[in-house]
Amino acid sequence: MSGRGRVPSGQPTISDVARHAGVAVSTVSYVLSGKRAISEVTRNRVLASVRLLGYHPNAGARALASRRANVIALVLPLRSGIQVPVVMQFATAVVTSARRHDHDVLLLTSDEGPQGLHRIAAGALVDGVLVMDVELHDVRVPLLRELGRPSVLIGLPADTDALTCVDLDFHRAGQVCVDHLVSLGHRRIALLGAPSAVYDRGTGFAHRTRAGVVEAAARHGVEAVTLPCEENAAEVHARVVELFARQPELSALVVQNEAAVGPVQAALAALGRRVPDDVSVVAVCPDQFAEHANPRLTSVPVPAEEIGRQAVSLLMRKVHGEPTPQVTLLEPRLTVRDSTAAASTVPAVHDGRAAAR
Amino acid sequence: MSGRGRVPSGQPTISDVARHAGVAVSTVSYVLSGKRAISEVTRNRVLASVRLLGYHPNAGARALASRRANVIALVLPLRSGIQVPVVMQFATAVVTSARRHDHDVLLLTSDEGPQGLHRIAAGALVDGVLVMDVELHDVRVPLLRELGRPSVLIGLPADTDALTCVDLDFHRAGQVCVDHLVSLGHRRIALLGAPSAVYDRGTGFAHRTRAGVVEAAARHGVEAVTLPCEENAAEVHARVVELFARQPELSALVVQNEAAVGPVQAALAALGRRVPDDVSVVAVCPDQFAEHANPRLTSVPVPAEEIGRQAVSLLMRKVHGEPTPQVTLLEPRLTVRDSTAAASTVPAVHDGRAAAR
DNA sequence: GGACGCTGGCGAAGCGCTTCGACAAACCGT
DNA sequence: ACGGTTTGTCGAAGCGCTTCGCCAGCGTCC
Repeated sequence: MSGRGRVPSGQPTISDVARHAGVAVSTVSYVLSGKRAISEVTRNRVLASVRLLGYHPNAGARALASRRANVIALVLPLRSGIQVPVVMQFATAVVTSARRHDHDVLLLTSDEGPQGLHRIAAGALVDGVLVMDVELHDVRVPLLRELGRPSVLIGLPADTDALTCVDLDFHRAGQVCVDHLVSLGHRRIALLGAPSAVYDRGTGFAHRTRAGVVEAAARHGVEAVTLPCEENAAEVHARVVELFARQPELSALVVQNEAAVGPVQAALAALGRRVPDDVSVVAVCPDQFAEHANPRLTSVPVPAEEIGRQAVSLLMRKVHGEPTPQVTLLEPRLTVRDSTAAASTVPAVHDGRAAAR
Repeated sequence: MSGRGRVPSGQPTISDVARHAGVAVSTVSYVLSGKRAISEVTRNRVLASVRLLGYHPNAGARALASRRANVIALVLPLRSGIQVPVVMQFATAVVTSARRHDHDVLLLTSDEGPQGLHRIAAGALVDGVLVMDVELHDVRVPLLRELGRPSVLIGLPADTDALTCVDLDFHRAGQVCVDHLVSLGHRRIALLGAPSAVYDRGTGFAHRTRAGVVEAAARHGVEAVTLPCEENAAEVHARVVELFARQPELSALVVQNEAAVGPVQAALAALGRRVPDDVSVVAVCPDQFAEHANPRLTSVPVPAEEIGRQAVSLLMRKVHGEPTPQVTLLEPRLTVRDSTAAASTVPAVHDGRAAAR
């Protein structure tokens, strides 16, 4: 009898390679993993067979035997108020970096919730987990602590104990914006923030930016009002009007809502306020947005690329059992473009024409 | 001697469950998979043990034994000119649908290129592949044909032979836009299209929309000019100016570049053309954009959700060896909002004030 | 020249699961 | 009462890989 006759998969296996190269299976494995010394001549023979047969190790078998899936999970937010392009930048940076560490990326959406995380981790489908858009009091944080798998958070929860977190230092970012505006002579500043839903659910970056703005303003002794802001044009317009109603002598705006930058400019134009002549604008947004706006925006970019890279590299370190810092904050850098200028000594009037200066 | 003493993984295995429930390993497997009849009483005993121990099957072992990874790959585009929010919508729809079929999603970026696909498929990391943003003459198409794994394309290549493709019927979408405008009495229509890079690399949807617009215009005997359009405000402005220069009596615009809709409205406002009084605008863009614009835009939405669902369900069918149609085109539907109105009998003048009507 | 350490390679034991064939026990019709 | 089905369960053989322990051969060093 010819055994039980399951059909062979078609793909060559490691023993095909071993047979073809005239060596033991284990030798092939060691050639491929480099975990033991193999003589030059044998190595080359094996590698030649590998190429000739078009051999690719079976991921399942490898994962089973080595207890390593070589896959990491990326949990992306999918809810309202997220900044889609930034999220995409993160995602691509993560995928690219992961590949550089010979890992693939499994995509999870946060609406699968904690049990999604649990399923993935318990099933050993992934070696580690990267979580984006962490809230200050995120339900997933305790789960991550006891998950038994390495994890890295992008964003800061309130309690970072026993975690590994990476993020832009949004607190500093808020400060940097204000510092820049104050150095240009602005004394009445407003922050047009994230949608209020984002504040409400306690998303760290929004709160931290606001705190940075407020603190820097206080330090400089200038006035700062902050307002959440939804993402549609009408709402933005209303908010801008509201700001000027509250503070007629407003001469500078910090905008941290990338979807709002276009509408903000439109609203200012509609109100007859010129940028930067009458109002200076600093945005916290991807460089691409800032570059394409008109005028080009002075901005503090969110270095999604860099954060993604760091996050992956920290996760890899944890996967390999190395220690990692609890919190890694990236220093913000402000790029001056065309939307900020020295404050005029005489405030603009309201009819849409700048005052004489 | 106590064997070779590899450390146990910590997670309970199927044999822990079997022991706890007092049955054979295979019985547990059959309870979990439902592939053989198991008596009510045994099933319940096993399920109780599963819950009690917190058992989750090991993904690698399962994949190895069953030759099924229960994972599909999603290849996302990451290059210029892609419509980020639409892509995200696809991605989330795909993840959600895949979970409904008990599959997870592995994220690949198209810049890993063909060899990325090959690696994934040959290593049996995934059971099938979903490819987005397919070009008319995509290098990956021949590869997909000979990959030996099921695949579904989102978008149409020139030759769909031996493939499975899903997309919105962009040709019809172009027609529908024109039909709507013509029915409102517009006789001078323009299409503001995708960035020229998108046309250049032969992305199907851009060409198909343009063809639909041109064809419908010809059918109605109305004039239609089409222009590619980059995504930044200045460029959009220039294009809009160019359109009116070419065709001063232009009264309707079809915009199929979601990133351009905001700037288009701004440009029209700057030129003193009111929407919809002087110019009607139809957009091909996600509903969300159309809703949030001011005025709200009449649009043909790209049903990313629906396409993603269809794509996954087709892929699942292929994974299970069932036949699938070569091409699935979704019917576009036009939602009338506030940006289209009957053409005025007297064309608008150029100084920004509408002519008497 | 024998004890010693290296190097390079081999064989075999799993990793945790699925699935096939076997087989008691219960049920059927006659 | 007896062959013939079902029905429910078990045991064992892999799936393709990693890794541990072992050993043959060879140069080294007193």
